[in-house]
Amino acid sequence: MSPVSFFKCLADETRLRLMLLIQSEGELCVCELTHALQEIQPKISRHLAQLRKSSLLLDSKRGQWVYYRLNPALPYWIKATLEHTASGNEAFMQEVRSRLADMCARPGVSSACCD
Amino acid sequence: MSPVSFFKCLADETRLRLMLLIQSEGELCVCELTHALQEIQPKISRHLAQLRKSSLLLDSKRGQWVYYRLNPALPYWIKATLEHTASGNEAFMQEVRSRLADMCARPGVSSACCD
DNA sequence: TTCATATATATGATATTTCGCATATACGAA
DNA sequence: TTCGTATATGCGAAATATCATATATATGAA
Repeated sequence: MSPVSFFKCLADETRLRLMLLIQSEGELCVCELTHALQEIQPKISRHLAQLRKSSLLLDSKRGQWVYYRLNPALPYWIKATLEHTASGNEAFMQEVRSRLADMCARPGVSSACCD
Repeated sequence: MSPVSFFKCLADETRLRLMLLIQSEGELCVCELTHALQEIQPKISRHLAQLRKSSLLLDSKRGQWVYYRLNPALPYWIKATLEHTASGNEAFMQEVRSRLADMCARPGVSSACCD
């Protein structure tokens, strides 16, 4: 993947939040991402599709859910960029992270918040 | 500077080449950048203005020339990203670098190539 | 002063991106 | 089968980015 295409992927707030949240959480399904980012589902899906087509993300379907994770085969300079971006911009992710934690009915995750 | 704005700056081929070339050469004037990238001067100036307004680059005027350099006050995660991008994409910069080396009449640089 | 070079910017046209909405597909439960 | 949930995508509108051309400013030399 060309460096310009990679930076185009990160040059949008929704896509950058998706990448950094997935990077820190390991694997998330579309409904978790939609809830955490507080965006409508088609918007999340369209950005995920772009990240998948650029092979930054891989997807796997399990039941009715589709899970997205970082492509482990990414070149080192891309992984390093994502890591430095995450650790240099903690505040950027804070709200998103807390909304994921507050989510009820995450598939496969027991919620302490809303029983 | 927000991470999204930073990645927008790098999400254009001309601007990325400018950043990486200036990073590796230290300081270059507009006519050197125009020659190295083989683009018309207004295009180079417009992109340099954007990088300057985002405070990724600093400029200094010396005589009739304006020199651009990386802003040394950039946060660590931005510096790290630029360095990893450069070392992970040597081929991307090769042509630009050789055209800079072939340039005659670089201000302040004696050319071995065209006397 | 006049001329040539270096650089910056305004303008309008074109191209690209992003969006919301509507809809289609797939899956599991009943 | 029908229903409800999860996800993907087609479409046209709106917003944004990029470009080439023309022009303006600054500097130094003659």
